[in-house]
Amino acid sequence: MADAAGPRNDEAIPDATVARLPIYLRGLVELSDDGVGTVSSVVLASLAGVNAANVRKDMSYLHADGTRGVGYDVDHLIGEISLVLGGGVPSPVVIVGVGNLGRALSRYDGFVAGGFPVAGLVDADPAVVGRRVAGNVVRSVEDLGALVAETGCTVGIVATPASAAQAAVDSLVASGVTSILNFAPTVVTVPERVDLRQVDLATELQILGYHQHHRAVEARSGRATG
Amino acid sequence: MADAAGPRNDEAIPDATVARLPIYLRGLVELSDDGVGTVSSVVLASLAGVNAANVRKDMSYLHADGTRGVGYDVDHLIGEISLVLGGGVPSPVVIVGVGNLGRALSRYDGFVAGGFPVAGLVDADPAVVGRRVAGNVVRSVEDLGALVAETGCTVGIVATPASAAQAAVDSLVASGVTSILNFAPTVVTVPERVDLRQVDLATELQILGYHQHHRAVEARSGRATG
DNA sequence: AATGCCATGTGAAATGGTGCACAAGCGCCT
DNA sequence: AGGCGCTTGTGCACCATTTCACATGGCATT
Repeated sequence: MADAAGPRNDEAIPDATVARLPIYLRGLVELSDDGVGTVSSVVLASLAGVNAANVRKDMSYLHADGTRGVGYDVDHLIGEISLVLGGGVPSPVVIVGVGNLGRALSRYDGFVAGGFPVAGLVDADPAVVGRRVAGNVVRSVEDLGALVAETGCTVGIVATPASAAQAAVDSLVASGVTSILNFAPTVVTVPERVDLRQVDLATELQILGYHQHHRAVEARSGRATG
Repeated sequence: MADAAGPRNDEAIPDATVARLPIYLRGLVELSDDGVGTVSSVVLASLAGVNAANVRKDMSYLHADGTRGVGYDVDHLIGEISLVLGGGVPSPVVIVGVGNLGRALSRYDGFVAGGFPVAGLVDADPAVVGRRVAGNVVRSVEDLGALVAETGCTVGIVATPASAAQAAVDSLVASGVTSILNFAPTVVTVPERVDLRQVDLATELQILGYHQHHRAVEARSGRATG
């Protein structure tokens, strides 16, 4: 019953809204650092680069408690969004694959700031195992289960080559990790209970390439049509 | 009129479809390497992790020329998708910001393979300028305009700290770059004619964090409800 | 040449998300 | 105490996307 006094909106927050919450959070923290106490949906919208009505609708899924005529309390919103995005408790992550990308990710400040400290690194290459990277000793991928158990990691980052990605994912799943961020440029599959997100660097450029090419073709045909 | 004999579907390909084309392309290249000549929408769908009807609808925006009862010609599809995604011509890219992430990106094989060779690196830090990274000498951000003009880059990657991102974007735009991929964790604005995509590493983890937390809360309340 | 099998291509319904427009409500100022 | 201006919260319509279901049509086999 004491528990039931908590959030009522745990029911469901649309994916599109969840994807925007971290953006809001960044803007709000900045405002808070500047000593700003309240913010309107219009201002927050411009900070996040979205529509103001969209902000208000997003906030309606949280316990935003905005006051009409005034706006939202910045610190309160920070608290609510932080709570929704992981309960306010830091989640240590383990990175599989210590190549170029893995090393860069292990040193990426934003992870720590976002509540995701790097708790360990593993790699399949014996030449890399044992080396110190960004304050962590690289361990063998065979130790993954032990590492996850020791550190209580529930989030894994895959930064292996594409050919090793599915095996890395399988190892993470077997170790009990329930959220995986995959940077390898390949489609991987996970059990339904595991949450997977894909970040595909080359794909992003190719999408840009489409629009670029499309613009060029259109401009040319526009000229030719005259 | 001779021009009109070309693609008729230049009109518009939905964004959601464009975002899937690189995924299809990867799977198709793999099939081609394995000597597979034709592919059905069902197989391609499983390779890309999407619905088969979705594949067929996507293909209908291209000159897929699938044959009923057989499927699509793999090499033909590769050609069509490559054409749509940038005209088949490689687009050199320039990377702004040679920190951890910038270095990793400059060495990332996938860019070259995807038709986006790194043509140059720039940084604002004089201590970094002049150093050699991944076969490129880092140049000053002040040389950006010249570098873009020399190499004909039309795509820029921003890998600076958040505080320098907007300035980096502005410089790229001023240099004539028309497509920008921003890795800095901040919202940046560009003129309407410039295409911008945002890749936010920490945000991706935070989104995973929501689902993780949500699962935990649900499991707890599920138990409590009993 | 005819028939059966199989996969494409597509109309239409369902879904999810966005943005407008406006009613409701809070605080400040008089 | 009352009224005014400002901002939230939300019903509704629009748009994009996904998915189903099925008609269409080519290929192989007989």
